[in-house]
Amino acid sequence: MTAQNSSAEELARAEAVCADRGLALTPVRRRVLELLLEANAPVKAYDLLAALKPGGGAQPPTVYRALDFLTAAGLAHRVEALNAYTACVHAHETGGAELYICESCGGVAETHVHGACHEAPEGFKVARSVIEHYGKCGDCRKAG
Amino acid sequence: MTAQNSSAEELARAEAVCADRGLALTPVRRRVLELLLEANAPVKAYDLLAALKPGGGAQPPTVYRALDFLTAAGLAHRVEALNAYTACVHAHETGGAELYICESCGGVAETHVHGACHEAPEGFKVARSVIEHYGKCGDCRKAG
DNA sequence: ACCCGTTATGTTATACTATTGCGATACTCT
DNA sequence: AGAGTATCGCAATAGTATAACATAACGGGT
Repeated sequence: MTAQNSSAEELARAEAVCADRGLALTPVRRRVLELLLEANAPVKAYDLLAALKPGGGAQPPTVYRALDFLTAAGLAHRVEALNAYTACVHAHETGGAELYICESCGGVAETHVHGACHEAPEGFKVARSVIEHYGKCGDCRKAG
Repeated sequence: MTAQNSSAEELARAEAVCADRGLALTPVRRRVLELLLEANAPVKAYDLLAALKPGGGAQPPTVYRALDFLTAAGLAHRVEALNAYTACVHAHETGGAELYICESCGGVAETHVHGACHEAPEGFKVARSVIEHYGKCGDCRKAG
């Protein structure tokens, strides 16, 4: 689904974004983001943990803290219905992503929310939205 | 937020819906639905479990199976971002709900998805959507 | 150089959420 | 009655996430 667009390039962009905003993209955080970028599907926290192990025994809090940082920085999203995480290629401010997740190949496409179309109940003020669509992407539908 | 609209009435409606469709609303399932209806906020599986205990020691699978049944029947929804469950007052077919969850009082309002406004990527066929909005409801905003 | 506040990490243990697998029971259909 | 299906009870375990506390690393003020 996604064309594995150069994760090195994305990583550099993330670095720049963090520098701009005075955020510290430390080695652990950077490594986690790298893993997310290399994957072409959402990754589970414990899979990240396992991938981190080889160079020093990481514990769960390590990876969850890195994920908290990345999601807060808008560099990653949590996929709520999968308990998984995916890199965000738009580096937008947190909150506005809408995800299309292919259940065949696992690929994720991201668009931005056009809030206009959601009719909130009278007086309700939306702070944050979780929008995830599950289905089958074009490629997988062609492939059968 | 929600006016605790007679859960007994809703329960009766659920019974009718199940009868119509040849689904068995067994005692366990009925009791779980009742608990969901009585709550005015999403309920966690283990809280349901605890509430079920008094009349016979229920185990996790019991409650998860009941929840699976109810969600499949469209009588309840899973709130993905909270790992919690809420009764569905519309008894519509599964899949089309859009939730507004107040982070102050926990209340949930439900609307239906107007699919038209979601711009899927080229060729992507959406099978199921998770749409949850978090914020503050009108009542809580007034109350401070 | 020293102290101190802040931020990030390491470490251990534990809490919370969910599923698997198997056996017992009950109901329906023939 | 016997076969088949659906539900439930039960025990064990898998998977996800956080709490709580200790340590390290950096930067600024004195």
